[in-house]
Amino acid sequence: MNDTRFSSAIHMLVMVSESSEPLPSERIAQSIGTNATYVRKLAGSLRRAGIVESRRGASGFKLLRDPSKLTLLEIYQAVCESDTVEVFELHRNPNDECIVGRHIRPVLSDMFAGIFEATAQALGSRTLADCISSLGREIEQAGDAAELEALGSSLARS
Amino acid sequence: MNDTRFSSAIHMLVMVSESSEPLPSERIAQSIGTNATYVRKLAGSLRRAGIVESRRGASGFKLLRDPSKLTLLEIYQAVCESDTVEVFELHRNPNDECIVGRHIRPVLSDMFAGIFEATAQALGSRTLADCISSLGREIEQAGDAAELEALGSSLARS
DNA sequence: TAACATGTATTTGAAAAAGATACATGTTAA
DNA sequence: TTAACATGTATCTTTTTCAAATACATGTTA
Repeated sequence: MNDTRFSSAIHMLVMVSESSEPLPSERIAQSIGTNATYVRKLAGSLRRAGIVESRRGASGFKLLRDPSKLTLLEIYQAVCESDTVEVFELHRNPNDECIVGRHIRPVLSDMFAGIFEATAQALGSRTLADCISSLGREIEQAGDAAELEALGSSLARS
Repeated sequence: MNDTRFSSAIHMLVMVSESSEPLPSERIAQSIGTNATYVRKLAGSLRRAGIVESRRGASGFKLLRDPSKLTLLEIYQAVCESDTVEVFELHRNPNDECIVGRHIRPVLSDMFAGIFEATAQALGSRTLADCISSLGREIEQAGDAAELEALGSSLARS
């Protein structure tokens, strides 16, 4: 995977976590800068991973996890629908007729796995709560804190 | 970037490093499973980074660096033509009219930078020589060592 | 000087990501 | 009860990215 679903998912979860009222997918989509279907598909991945709850007909998404215990690794794995972190890919058709081509796959695969592990650890050591508090600092610094009330955000009270 | 150029570049550099004779781009392309133009473009990135040398008309590519001192980070940066490591992307159009959309960018950007730093360190702690020796073990284990002579490889002598 | 190799621009094709549309299913509130 | 609204999901289209293919200028080598 290399798209912006991970980034969008964090954005979505920050909103869902901080809003006191249920946010419809259309509202979330506007903030992310995409369409509601995209958000609902993203929500589907997060729901299957047990991160959010939602139901047909009922508006909004509910965060099922404590933001301070929800790591970016879990969010990443959820949107990738995969337990592994793969941040770059092997080339597809190494040629078996060449001795290098025939044996390079496991070499790169192992090498990359070690690198991905480092990335995964970094993802695992950061939480949604970290993003939320960082956002709070950004907002405060910009002098936009007053506007938070409109979102009904707990950020405004911290 | 999220393509297979990095993976292909390592494959290419292993071949260039281990062959005793100059390998034309066509030969390298066959092993990687791609076309010669792709290899020459890759070579262009590596040349601009000072990793390989090549000249119009003259066949083959010369490795300018000691494989044991050439890190995967340098190779990665060379093929990306960038000094930074960016393994996932920010979504493009967060909406400034929403307070979250307006301030999420630096939040994610900083958060991701920290994660990329971990990836970069992992890349920096591995070298082309590591790939070569790992390949040697793979080949030995498969009982293909005899075939190495055909490549004129120093692997056969280690 | 013929054969061959790289450097590079440009075009074409294929695959992946995102956007758009449609609608079934379900909730909520008047 | 029912109209308005929301999500879940399938499908189609558009856009973007990556790779393949083509073409040819530049240069080497035998």
